[in-house]
Amino acid sequence: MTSVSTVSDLTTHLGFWLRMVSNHVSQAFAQKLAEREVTVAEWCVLRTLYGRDPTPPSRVADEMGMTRGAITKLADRLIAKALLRREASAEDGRAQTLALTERGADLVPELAALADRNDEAFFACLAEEERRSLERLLKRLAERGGMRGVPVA
Amino acid sequence: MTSVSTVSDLTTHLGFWLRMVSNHVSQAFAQKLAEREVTVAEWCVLRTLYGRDPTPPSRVADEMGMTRGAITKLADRLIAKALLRREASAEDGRAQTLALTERGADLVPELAALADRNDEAFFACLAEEERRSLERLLKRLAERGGMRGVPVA
DNA sequence: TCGATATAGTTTCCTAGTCAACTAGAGGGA
DNA sequence: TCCCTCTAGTTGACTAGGAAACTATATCGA
Repeated sequence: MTSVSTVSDLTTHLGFWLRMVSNHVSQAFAQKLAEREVTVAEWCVLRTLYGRDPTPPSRVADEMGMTRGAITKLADRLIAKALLRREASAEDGRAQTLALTERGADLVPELAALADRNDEAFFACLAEEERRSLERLLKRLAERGGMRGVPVA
Repeated sequence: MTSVSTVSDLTTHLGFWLRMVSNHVSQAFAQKLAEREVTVAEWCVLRTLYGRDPTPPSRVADEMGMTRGAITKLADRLIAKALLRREASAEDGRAQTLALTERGADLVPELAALADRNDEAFFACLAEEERRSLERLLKRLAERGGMRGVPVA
């Protein structure tokens, strides 16, 4: 089939390898989080709110790059797990705020340690200089591509 | 809040930047595909079957790292779009095979060109040598991490 | 001050996956 | 030959998120 030659192989794309590695790193982390009954998105919310004053959900949505609807549901789940508190704003009758409960705040350092270990495990096969190089390249790509926010989705 | 200091910032993780860049590259590609009414997963199926003999769905599932159930539904959609054909195996009464229709085969080179352009656009800000370096590092991570298959999910 | 418009959050409907149950055919012993 | 078991694929229940409709409140201008 001669027409095949006009289609480049998937593996020639840097984006292919990027997604391959990124997905594996994230999935491994998701599995570790799952042992604590937490999803990656939930972890991002907890991490976002950690050490902060009560914060409107819309703000969390912006920072996480998710919709408000998604944050509503995420918050519902985290509240059901007693990791989060939702309170009506005193000034604005429309507004709500989200804040960690004590249990939520206690959990964050534990999960952060999981994140540290996960990252360490995957990138251990790179030398210190290679890691710096990879970080530099990725940051440049993020900057030039106008990427911002916590990448969850 | 002193306890904050025990939690490392998300951005210190290479995995964070990896996901950030990977998600943006994939999402930009997804938008381009959407103009042709094709999802990323559908593109992966089409690309997987391009230039191949009729292939059992279980094989496609393995290669794409998705479940059989997902492939059944993906195939249903692609058949509805007349891009794919499903036929019962002659030898094995349980088995099916998937193959591109002519229209499906015609579409693949076009979508592949989109993929080429998407990759080029994102990584244009890196010098040739930097791209090779990034590719080398990602491939090593993929190899050491025992990663295989087309990363869709 | 009251109506028009804008904003915060929630809810509903839709899509796209996984997992597990299920159906149907294949294959292998007693 | 007749089960028993294994395998291929499909289906249904469920999860998670996006888009847009919806509710309630705020704000602005005549």
